[in-house]
Amino acid sequence: MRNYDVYSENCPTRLLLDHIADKWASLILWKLSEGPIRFNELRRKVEGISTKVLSQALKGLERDGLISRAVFATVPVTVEYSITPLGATLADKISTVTRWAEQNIEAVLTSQQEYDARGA
Amino acid sequence: MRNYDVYSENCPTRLLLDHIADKWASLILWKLSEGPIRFNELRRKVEGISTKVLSQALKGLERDGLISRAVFATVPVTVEYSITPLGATLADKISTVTRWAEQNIEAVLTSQQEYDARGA
DNA sequence: CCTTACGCTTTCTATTGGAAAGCTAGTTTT
DNA sequence: AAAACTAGCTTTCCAATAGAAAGCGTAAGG
Repeated sequence: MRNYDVYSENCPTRLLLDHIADKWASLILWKLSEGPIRFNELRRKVEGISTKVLSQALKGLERDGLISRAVFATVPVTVEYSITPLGATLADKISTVTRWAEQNIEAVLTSQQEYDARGA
Repeated sequence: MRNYDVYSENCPTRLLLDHIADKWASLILWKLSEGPIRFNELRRKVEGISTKVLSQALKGLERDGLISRAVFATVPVTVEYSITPLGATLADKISTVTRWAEQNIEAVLTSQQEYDARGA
């Protein structure tokens, strides 16, 4: 392993960070770490995501080897997304960030109010 | 603390996640966790960031109470950014994600090559 | 004087994000 | 038997954003 550095502009880790340090990717990976899930099921759980964005995000995560896609010839067709072992190790780290958001939102909201009051 | 949930479209945690699950925010917070740093110094360390984007990102992080800004009346003026105690707790979680990227980039690159080969 | 430095802001354009509609195919509702 | 709904997307379109580039004000250094 050579000296990869996310602070270097042309390091491949920078592109990877751009994929994973992302709101939708975080939500998708965390949800998939609970178990396999179908496209529209996932779409309903991740409120507010459009089909286009979900589709693109899933493709990207699959390309990075973080999730896998399985097609079942049912009627209508069933497509199931699962997390890979590699993806699971990342979901673990990412979940601490999303949980941090839920745990510290009130402190952040207070800070925002103070900031806005100062600037007004 | 009420039931905050990042998967709910209108939950404030969703907006917060949008701020912190971000490439630039991650890099800035992690760098600031090493100690206070000036604007242009930070700009040089975080390769590839433009002044506009850096400026916007710093404002957002300050508003969220994750970093603080100190102005010194030198000539030319010195502006120093530091991480807050709240921000430090987040930087800790985020750093595990960026380090994950550096540690697993090779597995990801391999996966990408395989994916592209299958699709070609 | 012309360049450099600091810490931005402003302007501009190319890319992207997301809403909405379309699509194929089958199954339930009215 | 026609309408509407299901699944899993893709395509189209417009608005918002990302980022490159230039500007700005002040002052020190060559």
